[in-house]
Amino acid sequence: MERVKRKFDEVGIRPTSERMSIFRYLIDNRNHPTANMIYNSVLKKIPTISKATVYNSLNLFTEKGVINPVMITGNETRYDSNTSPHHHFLCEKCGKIIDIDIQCPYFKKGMIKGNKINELHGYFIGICKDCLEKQKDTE
Amino acid sequence: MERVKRKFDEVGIRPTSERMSIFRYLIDNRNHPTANMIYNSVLKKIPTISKATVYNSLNLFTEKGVINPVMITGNETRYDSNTSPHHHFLCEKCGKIIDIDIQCPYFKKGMIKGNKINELHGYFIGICKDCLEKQKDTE
DNA sequence: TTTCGTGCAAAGCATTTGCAAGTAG
DNA sequence: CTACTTGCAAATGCTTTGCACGAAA
Repeated sequence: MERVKRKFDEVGIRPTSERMSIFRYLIDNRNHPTANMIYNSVLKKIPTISKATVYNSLNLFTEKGVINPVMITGNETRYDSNTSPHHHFLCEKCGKIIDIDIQCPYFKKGMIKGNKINELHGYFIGICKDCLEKQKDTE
Repeated sequence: MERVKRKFDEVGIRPTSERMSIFRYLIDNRNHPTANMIYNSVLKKIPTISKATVYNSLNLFTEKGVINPVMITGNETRYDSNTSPHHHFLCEKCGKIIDIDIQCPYFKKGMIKGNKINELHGYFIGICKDCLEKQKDTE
């Protein structure tokens, strides 16, 4: 918690209990949760919290750069407290999103074909290790 | 138009005038239009067309693999009639999406860390060539 | 005749916003 | 006292769905 407070201080986020709980959840659950998943979990600790606050906080965290939104599935935004550059793998069977810590040499910050690159995103879609195992078992 | 009909035949899409117009627009406008942009344009040729039909058609085209949805901006889905593997560049100034025809060596179909890859997506966000030029002019 | 495609309006769903009340500095 | 934060409900905006009618096989 102290670490969270210090991080909030660094970037200028006032540490309310709602924001602390939301951020804690993001740190403890690195499975790229949705706003709704976060809401449902924090609700257990703060029964009065509203969805608006969850969204406000997530947007604030994103602006301040302490989390990153991940938009892969198309309908729901997922949130990632891992801010170091990495890619993602979405399992089309179980919906899980896995961090892929490779750095593609083409994906370097800089220029590409005359365009200035500020961000780079990469993700794979397929079947994850676990689902492949299960599939193998039933064969 | 014959080419469109033939493509529709190949994959089993019944060539209604609505579908033909929508698909034509996608072929002629390779700037990754939104459903709304397509709707507004086709409306000029077919004043009775409804948005539902546009969405139905786009979903059908996607299922049949003749177009690809592009979800980068987060709010609106954009559609791409270029089905060959490529990446995208989103200009955060003008909102334009540009095709980037590079092939990242890591992004090969196959396996990654035990996970089976079916699809790969990569995109850059930054400032496009044109906006950089304009910026330079005003300096 | 049976299936498919369309248009319309309504519904759905994730997210944002306006507002009033409460809280922190 | 002033600015920020919250919760609630309503609004927004994209997309989907239900339904009835018409067209195609």
